[in-house]
Amino acid sequence: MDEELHERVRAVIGDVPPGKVATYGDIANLAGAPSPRLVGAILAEDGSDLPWHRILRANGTPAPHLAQEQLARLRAEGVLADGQKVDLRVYRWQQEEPEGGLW
DNA sequence: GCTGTGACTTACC
DNA sequence: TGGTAAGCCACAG
Repeated sequence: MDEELHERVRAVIGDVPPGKVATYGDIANLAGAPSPRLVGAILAEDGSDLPWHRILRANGTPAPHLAQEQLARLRAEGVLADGQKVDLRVYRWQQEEPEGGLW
């Protein structure tokens, strides 16, 4: 069911802890979405009830139309963004990977 | 079944 | 280091 994937994406996004952020690609990967754009599409539909402000692009820059709001909300959660970019290497929420070794 | 669009990604300048 | 351009995958009409 597409709804399952839809719900899955919501779950992953909702699982992102405060003060942390994730990229569309990561959400798509974790949620099993076939494409990161689907994540954005889903957020555009039901993101109203989700911490969409924690979702950033691969380079740490949020969507242009939401950048202001996102940066403001992230800042309120303790995520200090450098102008328009957020330090993914610092705030990027990485789901526990099977590696367990390096990284 | 085909075309258009996109809250993306990666590569190049 | 930063901005711009093209590409790709999937969904909706």
